[in-house]
Amino acid sequence: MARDATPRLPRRSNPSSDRAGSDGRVGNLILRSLPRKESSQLFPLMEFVRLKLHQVLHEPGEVIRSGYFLNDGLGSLLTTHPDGKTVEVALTGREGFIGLPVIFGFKTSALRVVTQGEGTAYRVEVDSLLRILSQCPELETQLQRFSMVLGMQSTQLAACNRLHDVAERLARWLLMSHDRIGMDALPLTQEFLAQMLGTRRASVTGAAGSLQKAGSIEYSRGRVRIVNRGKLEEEACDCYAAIERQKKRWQEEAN
Amino acid sequence: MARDATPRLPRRSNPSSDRAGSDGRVGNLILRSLPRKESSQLFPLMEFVRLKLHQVLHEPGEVIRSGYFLNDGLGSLLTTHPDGKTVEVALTGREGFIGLPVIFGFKTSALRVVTQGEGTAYRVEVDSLLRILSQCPELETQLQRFSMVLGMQSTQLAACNRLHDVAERLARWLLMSHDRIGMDALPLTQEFLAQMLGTRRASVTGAAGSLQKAGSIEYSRGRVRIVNRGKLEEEACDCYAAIERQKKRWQEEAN
DNA sequence: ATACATGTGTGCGTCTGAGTACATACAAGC
DNA sequence: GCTTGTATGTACTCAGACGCACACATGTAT
Repeated sequence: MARDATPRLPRRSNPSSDRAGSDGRVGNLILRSLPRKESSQLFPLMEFVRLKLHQVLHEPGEVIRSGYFLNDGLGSLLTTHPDGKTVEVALTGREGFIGLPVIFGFKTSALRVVTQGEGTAYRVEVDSLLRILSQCPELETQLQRFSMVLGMQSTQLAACNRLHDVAERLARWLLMSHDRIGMDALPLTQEFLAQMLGTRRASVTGAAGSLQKAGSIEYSRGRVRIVNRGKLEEEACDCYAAIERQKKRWQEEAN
Repeated sequence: MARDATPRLPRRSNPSSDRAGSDGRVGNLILRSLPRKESSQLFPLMEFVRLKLHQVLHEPGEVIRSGYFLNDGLGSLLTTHPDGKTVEVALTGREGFIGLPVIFGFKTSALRVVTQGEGTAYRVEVDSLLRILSQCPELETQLQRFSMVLGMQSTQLAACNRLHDVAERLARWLLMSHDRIGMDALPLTQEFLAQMLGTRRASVTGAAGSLQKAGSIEYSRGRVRIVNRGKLEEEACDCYAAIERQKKRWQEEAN
């Protein structure tokens, strides 16, 4: 299969992208939508950070110290269980914010949040954010709406987990990731996917194998490459489309 | 088994409870928590309504015209699928509000909402609610926090649907209902439970049978009676406890 | 009393996926 | 080169649940 030559941490050598704080390069859609009046209050409080692969941002039951506006890369929200099992219940990229409970006055996270792929984010201390939030109505609105969208996503996934088999869910998951990560090659091991889908690694082998046989994806040793997105959409359950449909509808409805 | 004599719509003959708008009898916890300044604005806009069994309050994709503050009874939020399958993704009673998307500026519902058991609610037209919402900060806060709590619930159910078997989920569901409906006898058919749990009716027969054999419940022809709640808690998966735990924690954290 | 609708018990055959285990393939370091 | 750790392929048994179908029970209506 075609291998892409992306090394582990290649962009360390490109310092220019480290200084994205000066606006033009902001990837996060919430930040980009803010009026100058609000972003000029918010940006001085934030720090541009680089996120590593599988970095844990929040842990269930622990106090949330920082929120994150992702610019690129991807955050998975997982439930954790005593026996070590995990299930992904929501997924967000640059369209969202990580740390929603604090917006509503709660201090702890109910979920584990881990990054997938490398990425960058603007990190903000919760105290700082809350201090300016009441003076930033547009930011507040955006965050609240995003929380509703994310909630809708998780309800759809709740149903998906009940009704659909591993291959459908895997295809659905790849599509959701693909949308957010913006590249065809994703750094994914079967073990990681098993944790996302709440299933066995061996089941992922089977599902990924059949997707590859169908020509939707190619993969090898921790790299998945999407080669035929259209086909992948056919193989995914309708949950992917349902989420996108509702998101779009709400976007249009919100004045 | 012991039958309770509750007829279908018995309380029609008790007009006094129809006029619960004058405060003392308000069951909804959000309404009860409001300062007089806000409730005096809100109550004139609302209508006390009686909800029938399995009444559909919202339908996915349709515009939400009214919101509901339940006083008693129970609302199930379901995803619907083209083939008629449904899965419950969240459950609320008098602690909440039905119609959350409108709070965030969205107009349509993503989910079907159906009542379970009979109940009463304060119904409010969306337009009216939105008109006063900005002048009712406490109401706004309560609604937003509730939306977060409900979202957390649905994430836990997403995992539950993936990891736990029918009997555990049934026990969990009965506990959640029991908490909210406040009676030991619930009007539930196996067919209805199957739709809530997203499974076959026959699977419910099996699960309910084993719960009855264990002495946790008794049931017959559309009536389930919880006879040993402690035992039921043992048989449920940890998801029930996890939801309650997090809810309580957040309640304490919110100043 | 009879007929009917509704609710429940049960019995197939089939299949997905869980749990587990082990073998192979590849990559990086010595 | 060789070793080691990680990633993947595969095989096996078993339990749970699926789809389907039908019989029986119970309460209501005529």
